[in-house]
Amino acid sequence: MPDKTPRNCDALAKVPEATILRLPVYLNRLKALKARGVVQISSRELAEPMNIKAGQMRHDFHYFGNFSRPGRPYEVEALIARLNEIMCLGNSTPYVIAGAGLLGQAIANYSRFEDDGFKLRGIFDINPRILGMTVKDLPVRHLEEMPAFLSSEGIHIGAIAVPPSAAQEICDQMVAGGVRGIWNFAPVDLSVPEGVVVQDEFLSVGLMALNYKVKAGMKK
Amino acid sequence: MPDKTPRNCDALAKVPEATILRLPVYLNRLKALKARGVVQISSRELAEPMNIKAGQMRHDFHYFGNFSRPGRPYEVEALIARLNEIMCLGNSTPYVIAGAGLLGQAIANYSRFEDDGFKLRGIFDINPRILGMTVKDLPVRHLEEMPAFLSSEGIHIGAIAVPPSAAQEICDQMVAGGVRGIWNFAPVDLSVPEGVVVQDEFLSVGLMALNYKVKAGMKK
DNA sequence: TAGAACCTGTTAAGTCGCTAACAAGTGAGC
DNA sequence: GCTCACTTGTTAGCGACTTAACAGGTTCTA
Repeated sequence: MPDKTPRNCDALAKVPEATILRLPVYLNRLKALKARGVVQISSRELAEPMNIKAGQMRHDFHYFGNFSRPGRPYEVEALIARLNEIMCLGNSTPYVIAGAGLLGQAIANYSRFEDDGFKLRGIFDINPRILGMTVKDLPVRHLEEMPAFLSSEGIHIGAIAVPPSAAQEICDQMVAGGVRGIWNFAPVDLSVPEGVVVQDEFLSVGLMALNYKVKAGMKK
Repeated sequence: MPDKTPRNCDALAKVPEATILRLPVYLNRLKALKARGVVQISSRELAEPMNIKAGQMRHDFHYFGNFSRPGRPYEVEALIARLNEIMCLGNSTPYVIAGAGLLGQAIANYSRFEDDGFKLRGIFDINPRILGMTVKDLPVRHLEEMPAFLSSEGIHIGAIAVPPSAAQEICDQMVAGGVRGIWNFAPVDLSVPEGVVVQDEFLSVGLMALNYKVKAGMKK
C-alpha cells in the first residue's frame, strides 16, 4: 500500500526539475488571485492563463498528493499553504546580497521576495562611496565582513550581484561562510564544491532568446 | 541529398527550445575566452566548465551545421561570429525599457547587453521625481510618449520593469507601438496577441527553486 | 431521485530531448 | 609512411517530460 500522506521537502519522491520550476509560477498566480478575492478555482482557470495545460498542472500536483478531492475545485488559500509547505517557504528564509550597485539594490528592494518568504539580512560591497549607505533599512557592510556574518547568522542563501571579475572570489567566500545556495547574476560559470547549488540568472540569455524568437517569427 | 548549407534565423529547421536557450550561454563563455586570448578550443574544454556535456553541445551545433571540420577544434573567433549570425545579433538591435526605477536602471546600466548586440534607445516612467533624470545618457521620458516613440523609431523589443499592477497596460501600449518581443520582469502573466513573444523573467521563481534545491539537499 | 455538467486524481501512451557510441578526419612524433 | 591520441559530425537508443484519456466524485437542476 503506497504512502499517501502529505509529503514536504524533507521526504521527496523524485520530482522532475521541470515541475519544480513550475511550482513557484503557480504560487505567484495563486497569490495574485487571492489578492483579487478569489476563493476557489478550477485547474483550467488556474493553469490556462499561464499557457500551461490544466492536466499538466494536476500532474505536477500529483507528485505530492492531497491537493483537493476529486470533483471539487481547489481552494486558493489551502493551495497556497500547501505549495508553501512543499517548497519550504513557511518561515522567512534569510539571505544576503553581495554587491550593492544598481542591480544589488534592485534585488534588495524587490518587495515580492518578502511575500514569498525571504528576508534580506545583509548587503555587502567594496566601493567606499556605497559603504555608508542604507539599503532596505540595512547598512551596506564591507565584503570583508561577509564570511563571518554568514556563519554567525546561520545564513545559507546568497545572491551575487558583483562584476564578473569578482564573482568567483565572492562565491568562494560565501561557500566558506556556510552558504549552500548561490543566486548568481554575474555572467560567469561559477565552480562550487559538491553540495552547493548554483542558480544562474543570466539576464542576457533571456534577452537573446527573446530576440531570436522575434526574428525567427516563432509563435510562443 | 540534404541541404547542408549554413542556415541562419531566417530559414530554420525545428530547433528545440532547450537548444535555443543554450546558444546564448555558449556565446557568453566564448566571449570570455576570447577576452582571455584563447584562439582555439575543443568541445570538451568549452562545454564542461558550464556543466554541459560536450556531446550535447556538438549536438546543438549540429542543428545548424558548418561549425568546424571533423578532427579540428573550434576557432573561438569564428564560432562567435557563427553564433551571432544564428541568433541574429549582428547589427545592434534597439530596445526600450518601461519603468526607470531601480530595476529599470539596473537593466539599462547592465553593460553586457551592449556587447551582446543590443542598444538601449529609450527609457520611460511616470514618476515626476524620475522624469527629469538621465539614465545611460538618455532622458527619462514620460510613458505617454512611448507608443509614438516606438513606431517612429521602429523598435521591436521592449522591457517591462514597472509594478505588476501597471504591467498589462504598458504591455498593451508596447504592442500598439509595434513591439513584437516583450521582456517581462513583472510577476504577471501578460496576455498578448498572436505573433507577439513574451519572455518572462520571474526572479522569484529562481529564488524559490534555489531554496527548494538547498532545502531538499539536491545535488544540482 | 435521476441526470447532466462539472471537477480532480490517476494511469497509459506518445513526444521530445539527452546521452552515448561510433565513424571519419587531423596532426604530431617517430 | 605509419601509428597514436586527439578532434568533430552523426545517428541510434534511452530516459524524461508532456499529453491525452478515463475513472470516480461532487454539485446543481429538474
